[in-house]
Amino acid sequence: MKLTGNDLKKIGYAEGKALGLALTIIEREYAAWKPADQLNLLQRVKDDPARYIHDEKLSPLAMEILKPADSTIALEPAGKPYKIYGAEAIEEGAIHQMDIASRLPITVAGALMPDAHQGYGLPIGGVLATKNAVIPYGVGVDIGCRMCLTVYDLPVTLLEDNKEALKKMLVNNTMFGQATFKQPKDHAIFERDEFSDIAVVKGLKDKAWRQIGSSGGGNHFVEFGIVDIPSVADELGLQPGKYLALLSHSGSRGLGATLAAHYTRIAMDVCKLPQEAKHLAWLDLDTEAGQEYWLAMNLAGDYASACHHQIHERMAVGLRSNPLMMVENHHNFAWKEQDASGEEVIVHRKGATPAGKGVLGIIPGSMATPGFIVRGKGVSTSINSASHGAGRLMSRTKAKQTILPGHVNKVLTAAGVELIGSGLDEAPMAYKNIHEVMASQHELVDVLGTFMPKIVRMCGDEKFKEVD
DNA sequence: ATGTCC
Repeated sequence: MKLTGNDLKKIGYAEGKALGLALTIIEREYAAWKPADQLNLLQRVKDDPARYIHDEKLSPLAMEILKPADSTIALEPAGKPYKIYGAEAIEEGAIHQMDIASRLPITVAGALMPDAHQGYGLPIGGVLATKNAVIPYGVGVDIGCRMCLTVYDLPVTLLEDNKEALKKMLVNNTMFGQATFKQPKDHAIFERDEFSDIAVVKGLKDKAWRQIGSSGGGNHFVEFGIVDIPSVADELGLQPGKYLALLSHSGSRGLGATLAAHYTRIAMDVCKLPQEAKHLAWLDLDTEAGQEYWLAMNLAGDYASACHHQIHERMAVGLRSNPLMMVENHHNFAWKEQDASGEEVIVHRKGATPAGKGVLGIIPGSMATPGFIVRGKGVSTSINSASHGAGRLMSRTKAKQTILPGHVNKVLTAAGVELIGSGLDEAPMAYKNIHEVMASQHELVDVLGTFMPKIVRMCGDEKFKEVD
């Protein structure tokens, strides 16, 4: 009777290198022993491998058993092909990150938008369709970061004639960064079950309450401007002409940021990937954690929407005008959609605008350049997506080091833009040319109208200070 | 993006 692999499996050896090594050593060194004694020896090594690490015969086996299990999920050698829009203006790092994402075993398809730049895991401007799995960092840190545009039935001459009143309205009714309202407005979202059913969400309810209606930092803004509709746009319900409008860009604040960090940590624990892909760790949607993230992500998205609506409501009170229409869209989110063959896929848009056929969206420019009201064309090679803005031309660090405040102020004056506050890293020259970005994606969206910023508020309560 | 290190 000779010892077999099955005998070893019965005493707890899993299929793998240790099992093979055990059989080899037994055959070579312990052939004279009775099978029962051989098995007994292997059992002892299995139970207490540390005792055998200096054993001249059993050391290799003991070392192998002691080695941490290598459960790393391998990337596919070749990625799924994906289309890059505006490749000539996209940094190398973003394309490298998309290459890695295209090689995940869960990846079905991908696309890179013309405003893409490097992020954590999936690049900003990256779109990734996966099979039954969600990547928290494929959604992004600011879950549900979105745009909201309200067009008012008011003349654009107010922007000049009532400029000071409009500025004051922005200052009094918007809060950025750490600042929050003394009296937050209640909202139906706080009745959602997720706030009681999911422990991590429950712990964030107070913070969400304090921050509702506020805007974030970085590239978030609330601004008055002019919507220009060149020809009749039935889906907007607007006649051609110019309208006073309010555009906001913000996300899910501390709620979304904390949820993103929480579920990314869980994903990285349960989904070990090679170093270069580790931030792309995913949650299987059939697992409890995956389903919980999905609920929490949707809550954060609805909370971001609620924040925008409160911003616009507060402004409407001051304007004493009812909105003619609103357009809004998430651009950091994941959706269950159908691919070209009708299969359900999870589409991650991390800094990308949904652009399914007929879907309306807003693609902002910079504080001194127009944004665009768009209607998706439903192009499958872009996974029904478009860019979410102009995209950064330089990093925040480089912008702060190289851009001169005096130069920014001249550009703003030339564009007729009044700035209440912002950081230098949000200066127009830190961004790519929005017109070139739009040209790179003309096959993805139709432009229905433009929005030119006129009175802008971002995080930071002072204009750019000029120093000698 | 962010209670910017529970």
